[in-house]
Amino acid sequence: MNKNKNQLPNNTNSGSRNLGRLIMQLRRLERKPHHFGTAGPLTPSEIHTVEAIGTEGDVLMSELAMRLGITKGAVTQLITRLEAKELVKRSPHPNDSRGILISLTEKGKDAYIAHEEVHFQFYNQLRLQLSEQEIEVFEKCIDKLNNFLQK
Amino acid sequence: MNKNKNQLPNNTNSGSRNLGRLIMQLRRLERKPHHFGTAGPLTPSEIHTVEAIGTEGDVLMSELAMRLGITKGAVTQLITRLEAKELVKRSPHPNDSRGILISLTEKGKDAYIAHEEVHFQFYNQLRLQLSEQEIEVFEKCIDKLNNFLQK
DNA sequence: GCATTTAGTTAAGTAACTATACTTTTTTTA
DNA sequence: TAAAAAAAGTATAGTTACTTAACTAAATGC
Repeated sequence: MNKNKNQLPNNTNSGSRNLGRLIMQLRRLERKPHHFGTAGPLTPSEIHTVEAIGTEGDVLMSELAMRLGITKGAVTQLITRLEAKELVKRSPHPNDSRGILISLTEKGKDAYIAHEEVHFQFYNQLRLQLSEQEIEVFEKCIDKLNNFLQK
Repeated sequence: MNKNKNQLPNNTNSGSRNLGRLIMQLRRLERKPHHFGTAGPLTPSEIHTVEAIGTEGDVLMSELAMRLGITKGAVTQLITRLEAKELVKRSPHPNDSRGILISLTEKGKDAYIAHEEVHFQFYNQLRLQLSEQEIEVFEKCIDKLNNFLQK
């Protein structure tokens, strides 16, 4: 009845299982702090926040909350921590005195670039083991996956 | 100098960026509890633990810690919680009285199967949007990715 | 037969949140 | 235009999911 997976070849579910394994690996990685550039060790949340601000900067707290998919309260805590580490700075919004604009300091930009570099190197290593067409297909799949998870 | 990414075509880094987006989506998903089968709401850690035990069961606590990539202490806490929810049960190891074997109860197996079904349905939806060759390439990529992250 | 290793537990501490209540502005609307 | 509603950010207490370190008890290794 609801065991329709048994009507398909045996290996059909192995992809699903590997995807599960990937999720577990990411869970593990997303737990320990790492060094990026001249900044000390940054927790995953911290570096993701730096990434979400970006080198162009001037992002509202609420915009940041939306980008990171967390509450405003969580963003306040993160930014306070990152400000203490001198990776970001708060500045008043010129037109709306409720708003606060966040941007990266030089040290923050340095961490941002170092993090981008890690991503880039990682992806390059993957690229070495795959053909150009395969990479293309992979990126298409990642994109589809992203659209799915949007919901 | 270290901005070698600029020597490559513009879209070279978009894959890396999409992979980053995927990680953010997973972070978000891996935070809120969901229902699986007849069990009440289960946190991501809880259902991952159920998954790691599997329907065959009789897994040592330490083996579980290794599978989940967490410490023994964390496993003790998880299993205590899952035992209270009646999804797993502890039994003494027949030969080694230090060891404790964990297995799923009927309710636990039910949650396991419901979770597998979610994975399966999800993967099937992805399959609908891709050709068979594309799926094959995708799985190969996921596998490479897994091997990378192993370190 | 004692030292070491291995299995598991306990307790305290941390990171990363959420929920809720609050203040201060801005916007809406009646 | 005054009052109500909405929006931006903060503060605080609580939760989840861990880790670390110290512990007990049983097994293994000379």
